[in-house]
Parts: sequence; structure tokens; C-alpha cells
Amino acid sequence: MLGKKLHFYNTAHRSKERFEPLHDPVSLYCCGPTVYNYAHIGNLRTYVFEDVLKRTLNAFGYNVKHVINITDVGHLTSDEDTGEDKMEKGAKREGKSVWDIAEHFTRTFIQDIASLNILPPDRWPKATDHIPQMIELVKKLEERGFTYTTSDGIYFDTEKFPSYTAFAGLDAENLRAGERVDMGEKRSVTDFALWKFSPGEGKRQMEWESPWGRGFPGWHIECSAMSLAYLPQPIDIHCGGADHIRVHHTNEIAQSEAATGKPFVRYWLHGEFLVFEKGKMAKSGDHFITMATLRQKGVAPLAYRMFCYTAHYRTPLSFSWEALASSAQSLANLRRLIGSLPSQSKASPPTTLQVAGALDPFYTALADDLNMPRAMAALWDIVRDDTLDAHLRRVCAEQADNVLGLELGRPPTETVQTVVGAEGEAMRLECATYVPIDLCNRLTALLSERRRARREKDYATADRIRQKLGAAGITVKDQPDGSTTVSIPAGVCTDSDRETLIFME
RNA sequence: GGCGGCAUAGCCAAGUGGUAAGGCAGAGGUCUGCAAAACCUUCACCCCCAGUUCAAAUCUGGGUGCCGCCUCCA
Repeated sequence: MLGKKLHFYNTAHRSKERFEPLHDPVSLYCCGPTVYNYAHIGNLRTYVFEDVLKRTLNAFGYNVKHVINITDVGHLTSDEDTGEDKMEKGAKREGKSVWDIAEHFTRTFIQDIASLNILPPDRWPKATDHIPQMIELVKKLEERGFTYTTSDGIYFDTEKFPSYTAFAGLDAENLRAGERVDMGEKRSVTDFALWKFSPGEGKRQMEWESPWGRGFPGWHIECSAMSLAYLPQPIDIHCGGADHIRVHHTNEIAQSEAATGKPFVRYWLHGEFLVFEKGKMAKSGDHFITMATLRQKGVAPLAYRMFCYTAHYRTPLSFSWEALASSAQSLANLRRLIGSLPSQSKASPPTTLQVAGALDPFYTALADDLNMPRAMAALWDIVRDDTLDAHLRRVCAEQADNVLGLELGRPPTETVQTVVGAEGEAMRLECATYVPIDLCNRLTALLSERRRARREKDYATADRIRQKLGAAGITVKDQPDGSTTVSIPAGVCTDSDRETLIFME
């Protein structure tokens, strides 16, 4: 793949472009979460896309310096002083301080990311640790004449930045015509706050001193300050959700370029939404699906990652439990298939050239703006291509997994426990969760009985036992080699009522 | 109101001018005591209408439906 060139769709130019970074390592900035609530799986889709991007860059020989910010500063929900911001609101809801809220949701976010095999960034800068940098940036903008002051804050004057509308293809006139935003004292609808003055004593838990008095930063400024603090400008790649194009990224560009006089970012990549029948999943809505929801339903995190690969990142992906289940099945099938290929070579191990050759369609799909549906199709083709050496196919799958992050070398289910049957015959227990030892023993006893029944050709008894287990979600499969595999889905073993049900003989 | 996107088999979807990838589910078969797995085979003319073209899911125009952004939401 080293000879191949990457192409990405650049939102800035609305076209696919050949990727030629300016820096080594490639600078990659991804807009992170505002930590006032759990991330839902729609949010997480974007981080999966960004992880694939980073892994692809690595696979194509690039070093990457990756930054994801944590926005732990609240911003007003409205431009009026009456509005509560999301952080403060979350704090009130949980009966904790805003700092506790930020801490808690930052930690769970990082755990969620890790469960999806998303590689951690090189830096996780927090907005609250960079207030001085933000103040510096605002000061610079003030010196250069891009700001004005109102009774509630310092604003960026978009009239002074002529190319403001270029990025999102805005029509300033019509924006004005469709006015819905409360202008307050803003001179133009597109103007935005850089620094907000404190609404008054005791109103907010997060406030800082500044040259303009006590207050807190505007929303967009933290991304500019932190990206400029850790990455050389112009930044090679800046990512985020599609919803950020219009306001957040447009404003980031304006304030960053106005302050430095240099281009801010070269390639802008945006991930589309995960959608539901009723539209997108919103954090502010009262029902949303999180990684915890998935775990409760017995869906492995990587099954969700697999599901993300069914659609291109720039296409909205329709969520349904049925579709997610099909991806979980697909992942198990793929792992089983790969597991059946020899991990050792009979003759000489495949050369890197052979592997690269076989994986060519896979990398071609990646190079074409991260076309994961096509990349997955290519992988299935490779793994099932019996004109290729079996071991080579396995090596290809393992190498592809460096980008996919699906742990394709693992057994189809989560963990494997081996128990020894009553007559000393080995039985494999494939479990999605930990199985208590007494349950193990009872299962073993039951399975041994079934073995005996089968041996004595008492199939009625054997089938009855299997049906009984099957009714509780436990599947019993006789393998060609004579062993028996038992699959226990997550949740089953922890449900004591079910246990009774299963083992009531 | 402005801007943008989408509509492909039961489900998730790729494909943007040459006659429809892949996955899941389904059907038939081989195998199996049965079941599972595995393997083989099979399963769409692409929302509607009108155009352009030798040729369109793919381009143009119109229609219908759905969605997103413009509201600190990835």
C-alpha cells in the first residue's frame, strides 16, 4: 500500500483530494465531547470514523500526532443571561459540582472509547486547563481589531473577516432574512462570543479572571486555543461531526486565521450521523443509546464498531437493533472463518509483497476516502479466496485488523473457558461473560449426561437437554471432532431465576 | 425562510454513464442420529414521470417522501 495515495473528501472544497500532509508527524485534531452527559452511540460513530482515519494513516506509513479535546467548560444554552449552560444543568441534575460532573463523564467517555478499540490520542487537553491560552487568543484578536464589546461579552466581528461565509457556503443575506437567533447586542447574526462576562455573583461555578473582568470563554475559542497549542499550523487534518461545519468550524476558522494571519487547517473531514426512524439521536433528548445500553443488551462493543463499517462515514447510517444484530453475527462469522485458517505456515511464511498484493483491494478501498463497506467486502473476498494460500489469508486478515480494530484473531465470542467433563472429555465453554464456578459445574454435569445419552443412542434425552438449554439462550453444538461447544450469551448466567429455570430437571 | 443530503433486495448498505459489491436474514443442496458449523447453489433491473445518450441506478428537468444544518447536538 506504500505506493498508494490517500484521497479524502475535504469539506472546505467539497471535493475529494489527494492527501499530502505538511507535517511529520501528521497533525490531526478531532473535536471532542462536551462532558455533561454520557456519549451516545451516535457520538461514538464519529470517533470510530476518526480512529479508522488515524489507523489508515498509520497503515500508509504516516506518523500521526493526534489531539482530542475535552470540553469541560459549560456555555450558555442561550445568549441571554437567564440560560443555564449544559455543564451547570448536568451538575444540578446529578446534585454534584460541575467539576465532578466533568470528571465523571470524561472518565466514562475515555472508557467507552477504549471499549471500542479506539486508540487514545497523544493528548487529551481539557478546556479548563487552557483558559490562559484562550485569553491570549482573544487579546490578539482584540489587538488586531476583530472584536467589539457588548454588555455581556467580547464578540468576534464577522464583518471584518470577509471570507467568513466561504467554508460553509453561507449566504449572509438569507441568513439575515431567516433570522431566528436572538441578536442581543450583536452587530451581525454570524458574530459570536469569544468571552462572556459573569452573569453575577454565585450564578456560575466556573468562572475566571480576565482582562475584561470575571467571566468564561465562548464555545469555539477552546478548540482554536488548544489545537494551536499542541499542533503546528496549518493543521493537516481537523475532524468532527457534520453538525459542526456550519457554526463551530466556521467560527474556529475565522478566529484562528484572524488571530494568526495564517491558514488554519488544510483538510477538513466530517462524519455523518447515526440516524433513527425519527431522525438523529440527540444528547439533549431523554432517550439515547449508550455503550452501557449495548452491554446490558449483550451486544459486544466491537459488534457496534463492525456495524459502523456497513456504511461510508459520509453517509447517514440507519440504526436498528436488527441491523446491529446482523453486524454482531457477521463479526462472529468472520472471526470463526479466520480462526479456521492455519496460524502457521506449512512452508515458508508469506512475504510482505505477497501480503500487500493480496490486500491490494482492501487498501485501495481505504485510500479512496475510507470506503469501509468496500474494504470489508474486499476482506471477505480475500479470506474466502481459496486460490490463495490459507495461511496467507490469515496473515492478511491480521494485517487488515490493524486498521479495522475488530480483534479478528479472537474466538467468535468474548471469552473461552475450558471445563473437563465427568469422563475426562474436554468441553469448550464459550462465554460472553464470566461464569460462576457452581454454574459451570451444573452445566458440566448436564452436558456429561447428554454425552452419555448420545453415546447410548438415547437421542430423545440428548435433544431434551439441548432444548432445555436452548430455551434459556444457551446453545449446544456438537463439533465434527467430537467435542461439544456451549455458547452462553451475556446476561444469562447472572440471572438467577433463569438458572433455576434451566436446571430444573 | 435559507442551505445541504438522502431514496438500491426482508434488514444494513457499496456502486455516480456500459447493463447491480459485501454483510445479515431466507431458499435449495452436501454433510450430520438430529441440530449447529462449514461448503456449494440461489435471491434486486435500483421512489415516480419526462428528457439527454448507441448505452443511466449513475446526467438533466419535474414530482413525491424522508432527513440534517442554520438553536453550544458527533
